[in-house]
Order: sequence, then C-alpha cells, then structure tokens
Amino acid sequence: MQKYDHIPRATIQRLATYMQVLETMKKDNIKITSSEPLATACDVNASQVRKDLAYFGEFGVRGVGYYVDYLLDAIKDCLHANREWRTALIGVGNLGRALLNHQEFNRRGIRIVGAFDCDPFKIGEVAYGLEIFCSKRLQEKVPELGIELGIITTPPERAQRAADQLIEAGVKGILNFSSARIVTPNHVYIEYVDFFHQIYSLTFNISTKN
Amino acid sequence: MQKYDHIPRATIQRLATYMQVLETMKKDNIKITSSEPLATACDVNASQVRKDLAYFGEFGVRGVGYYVDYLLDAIKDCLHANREWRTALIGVGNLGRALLNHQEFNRRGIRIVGAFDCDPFKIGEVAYGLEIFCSKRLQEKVPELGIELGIITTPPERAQRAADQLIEAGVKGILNFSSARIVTPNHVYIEYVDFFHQIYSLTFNISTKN
DNA sequence: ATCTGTGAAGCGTTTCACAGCA
DNA sequence: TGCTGTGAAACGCTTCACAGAT
Repeated sequence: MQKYDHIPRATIQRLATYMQVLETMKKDNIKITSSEPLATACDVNASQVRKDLAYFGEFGVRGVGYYVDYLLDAIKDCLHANREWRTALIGVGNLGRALLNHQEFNRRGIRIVGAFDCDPFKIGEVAYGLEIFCSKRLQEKVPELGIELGIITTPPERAQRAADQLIEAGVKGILNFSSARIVTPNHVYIEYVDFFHQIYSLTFNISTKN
Repeated sequence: MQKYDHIPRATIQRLATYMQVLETMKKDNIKITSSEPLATACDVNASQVRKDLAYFGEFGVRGVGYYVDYLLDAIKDCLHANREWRTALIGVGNLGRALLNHQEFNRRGIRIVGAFDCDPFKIGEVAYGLEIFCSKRLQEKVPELGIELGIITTPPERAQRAADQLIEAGVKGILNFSSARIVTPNHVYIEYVDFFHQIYSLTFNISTKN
C-alpha cells in the first residue's frame, strides 16, 4: 500500500481529520476540492496535506485538485477504515454503556460484538442488545466472535488485568479509556483516550497566553 | 511560571501523563522516584522527562530523584490543574449524560455547573442534579455561573453553533467531543476529542506492521 | 493557468553526553 | 556514587519552492 517504510504518527492522525472533513464535503455535495481548502479546514499547511497523501500514493489531478469521493475512499484504504473491525468492550459502567449505544461505531464499521465485565451482578444482563459475559470468557469468545480490537472502559485499577485478558485472548489492538497506563507486548498496539490531557492543554493555554 | 517563552505542545500532553503516573505512585505510597521509572511508565526517554520539567523549573534533587508529592504538585501548578474550572456542557444526549455523571471531572476540579441543549423536550429536565437550560441562555448563564470552559457533546451539525454561543458568552476554552471541525477566534482555545483517530491509528498499525 | 507531487531547506523536538551537585 | 539539569548533536517533521502534469 504505502510507498515509504515509515509514516509519521502525526500523518495518520491528520488523515483521520481529512477523512472527517471530506465526509462533510461529500454530504454537502462538493465534488472537487484541493489541498488549500482541506488544509484550512484542518488547521494545517497545504503542502502538509499533499505530503501526507504522498506517503501513500498520488490521489490528485494536477491543475484540478482532488475528487472528494475518490480521495475519501483512498484515505479509508490507507487507514484500513473501509472494512469491519469486530470489537470487544470490557467494563460496562457509565462510559461503557454510552459507547455501546454510540451509533458512530456502527457507522464506521467498528462492530462491538462482545461486552464483558467482572461484576457478577452485571453478568448475564443484556445491554443494548449484547449479553454481558464474564471477562474470563474472553479467551473463548474472542476467537469465536472473530474479535480483533478491544475497548477498555473499566476503572483504572482493573485496566491492566482487562488488557492482559484481551491480549491473552488474541486481540491485536486496544483502545484504553481508563486513565491508567498499560503495558502491552510489542505486537499488541495500544492507544489512550484521556480527554483530561486535552483539558489541561486548554487550562495551560488559557492561563499562560496572557 | 515557566522559564521559556515557547513550550512544545507535546510537552504539555506528557506532563498530563506524568501527573497520572505520579498519582498512581502516590496512591501506592511511593515517596521518591526518578526520571527513569517515570519515563518507562510513560513510554518516553528519561531525558525527555527531565527536559520537559526543565521548561518549568528545577523540581528534582541531584543524586536522589524527585519527591513524588512535590513533583505532582509542581506539575499541577504548571498545567493550572490545581484550581477549579467552572464548565458548561452543551448537548445532553447519551455522551453528554455519561460525562455529567463522570465523577472524574469533580475529582479533578472540572466543575460542570451548567447543562444546555436546544431540544425543547429536554429543557427544564434535571439531569444528574443540573437543570437543563436552553442554549440561548448561555449568554446570561456563563457570566452568572462564572463559567470559563465549554464542553460540546452535540451532534456534529450543531457543534459550530454551540461553539459560537459559548464564544459569544465569553468562555475561554472549548473541548469538542463532536466529530465536526470548529472555527474559533484566536483568543478562544479549542481541543478535539475524537477517539476514531486513535482507532484508525490502531487499524493502520495492525494492518501495516504485518 | 492552476494545482499536484516532491527534493531540499528549515525548524523544532528528542536524544545524547556530561558537567554539576547532593 | 547517582541522578538531575542542560548545551549540543541528531533526528524527524514541516514548509518552501518549483518542476511536472493537465
């Protein structure tokens, strides 16, 4: 797929942003765009957009720009966002339930097909159409349901154990919503969602820049 | 506070991570640490930790390391995380409700003191102890309640309008959970929380690195 | 004429290596 | 001796400037 062996992490993040903006353009029936408006919408430099895309191929037409539909598909291919990813969620508390009910996952091909928790009071309950299983059953359920991704929404003190269970069961990537840092082997990717980081970025900037 | 005029954005993000790790150490009754274990826990280089801290001051003791309590306080000061930030939330849907009920906000001094929505069926309802007001009343409520931050949990198509209302009412920073890109004037800071970016980072890495 | 794709330059962050201090 | 704090080197990402394509 890509032409280069290493692609900056920041490029991957931006591709996801371009995807979002292109989807909005598509909805607004915009057929053609170019690096300049795309860049403006994403708060980056126009050559940054072109360079990011160049890591993966040549998706534009010189003198014209980019066909929105085509570029959107191309970016989805780059990120492997154009297929389904079967996913397990561990920790059916407030946040877990909110995510189970979050329609955007389905719309984007992230299919949450298993819900797990270690609280005996929750096990067996059905939440948004999914039976809640004991976390110990990940071992059997991950292969059975063809699960590749895990989402952790447990309290922080249970996050590492949840991760260990996911890893042992064979998932390839973990999205961690708990505030705990987690150790994974090299072949299992981990990403953190901690919006307090962004909040502190706000409080820092507000307080510092006059 | 800080000794340098410009501090890398990445440094701020990492400080938030150090804070998290130090809080865990504090809970585990660890009194002294050093750049090496801190770095390992955060998946960064030890000199990165020292350099990040050096932007703000000298918080360590040569030959000894860092006193956990002291360093934690110092970092909180750097990020202005050691005071209350009165906050408004706009968009009381699933995600909005999950956040209103999220105890971590209180624990960290982010006080959500106003809930707003433009759906007439929701206005007047009480969600987790907060009466839901019409978004139009931000103008009056933001000064009245001393609100400085705004959290947007509306659907994407209403995000810009929500932001405009927050900005006009005088908030200084916005945390946007909707997938829409938002335009703000220079004096209003905006941060995006879009975990699909992280998901795509996972799907990309899983698919690419064999 | 216009906008992409890209080598090279510029710039900012990360890492190194070591002086400084307990 | 051990660990911090820091100038300097290394590195990688971003931006520029322009050749190339329509």
